[in-house]
Amino acid sequence: MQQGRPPMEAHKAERAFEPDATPAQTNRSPDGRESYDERRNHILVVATDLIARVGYERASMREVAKAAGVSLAGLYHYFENKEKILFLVQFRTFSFLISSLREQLHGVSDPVEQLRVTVRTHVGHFAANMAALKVCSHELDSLTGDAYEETSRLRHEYYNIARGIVDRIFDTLAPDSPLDRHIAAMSLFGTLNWLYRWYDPKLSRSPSSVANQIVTQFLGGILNTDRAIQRARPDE
Amino acid sequence: MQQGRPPMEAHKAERAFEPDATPAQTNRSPDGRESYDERRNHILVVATDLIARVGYERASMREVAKAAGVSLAGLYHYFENKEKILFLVQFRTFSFLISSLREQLHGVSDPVEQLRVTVRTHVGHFAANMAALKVCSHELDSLTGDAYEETSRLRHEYYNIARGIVDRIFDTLAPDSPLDRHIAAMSLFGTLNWLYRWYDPKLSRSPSSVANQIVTQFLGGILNTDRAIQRARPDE
DNA sequence: GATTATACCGAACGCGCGTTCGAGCGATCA
DNA sequence: TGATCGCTCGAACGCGCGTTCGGTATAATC
Repeated sequence: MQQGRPPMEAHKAERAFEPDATPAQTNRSPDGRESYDERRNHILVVATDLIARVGYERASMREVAKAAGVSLAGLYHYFENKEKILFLVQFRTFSFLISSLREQLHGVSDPVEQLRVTVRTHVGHFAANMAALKVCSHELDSLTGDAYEETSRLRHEYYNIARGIVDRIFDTLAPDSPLDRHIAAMSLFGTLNWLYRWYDPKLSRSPSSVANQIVTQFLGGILNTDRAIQRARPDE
Repeated sequence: MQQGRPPMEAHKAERAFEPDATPAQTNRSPDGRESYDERRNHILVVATDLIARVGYERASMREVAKAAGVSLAGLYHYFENKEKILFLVQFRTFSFLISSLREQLHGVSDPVEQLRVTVRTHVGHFAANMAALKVCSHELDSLTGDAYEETSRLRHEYYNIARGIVDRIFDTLAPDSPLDRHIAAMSLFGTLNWLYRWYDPKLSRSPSSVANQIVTQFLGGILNTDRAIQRARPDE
């Protein structure tokens, strides 16, 4: 069996928090056995669920191993340590989110349409990967050192995309708005990152209808300050 | 020294998750020494800061004791266990938030003004107690059993106040709005509960201006769907 | 067939955790 | 003066944690 990645070379440097050179290529063996990548991804899925359910600190390696059907020591054949698991969950989720957002955004020039695409992508991705998105929203500070810097970089990249769209909406539709654009963008982010606390697409409305309402509220909120402002701050 | 509360009776039942009968009456002794309540509150403040900084699981009793200037064992003279500390932080914060909100709301009949008061109170309380509100936003699931039920009850009470105001705004200003009111309320909650991730009143704008913008955006978002909806969902 | 690398595991190590024990001390009260 | 009580602490207990060690079985390589 040749397709595995040598795990022992990991000691050679602290470049360990870079992503995989060959990420999850899912090369199944001729027989029915799982490949290294498949097994690794399976463990990652199980770990994501557990971390989402009980939190990173309470999710022990023993429980991850049990849930994944591997021995405790066997877990370390796939991940050099616990933090690496959390890092990979966040790294892959953010990376996928950013790249699919860029893909969806390609060719869309209307800023409002760009916002629609962005919120739709986020909510849709949340509905399809609730555990992973919860972990990304809730365990932001659980990483340390290089792993933290790396995911922090990705979060800012994600923020900058959204912030750029918000800026363009302001520029084209409400260039003289008195609203602080950073606050506006963070309000939107708050709404999106708080989804995991209440929204279950299996119990409630469809992702696209939730996304639509969020976009509608956001646009109304920044486009019609005149009418709202009279009611919102009569004194100041 | 007579004013302390007997700590040994705590064993008698599991009513331990009820609040104090005489909460923090700050009765200082004739001399300059701290009273039981003062010392207890001081520890609570220190613990709140630590939990806000490193999270509940990572905040060890040893570190709380060190930061508070008490021995590890001495800590247990004031709190029967670690969970009780987290419970008290959340219980007191939510209780204070709810009661001061009710107080501020008293005599205010205009729903829009009620919303203004609510958001102002929340943002103002956040700015004055950032650590406590961060703990309340971030450590919601760290409690278990009765302590969890109790704080969960308070959160719902808080939600219901806000939800009632949102409903009244819809009823009086946009009774035929197609927007889902639960989604609208949770969007607002998301914005407010996400504050701790980005807003620092020492570095950025004043609490009242942030509150004003949040209210403005929210009102515009639900009142002006007509204009926004054309841009937000051209197809559906 | 011998060698090497991979996949995997039982068992343990060492540490930090929440919690408890038992004692000391000063003030109060009989 | 002696007993009681509130407050404080050093020291320890037991447990669960992340991680590692030393090994075995299987498959690929020469």
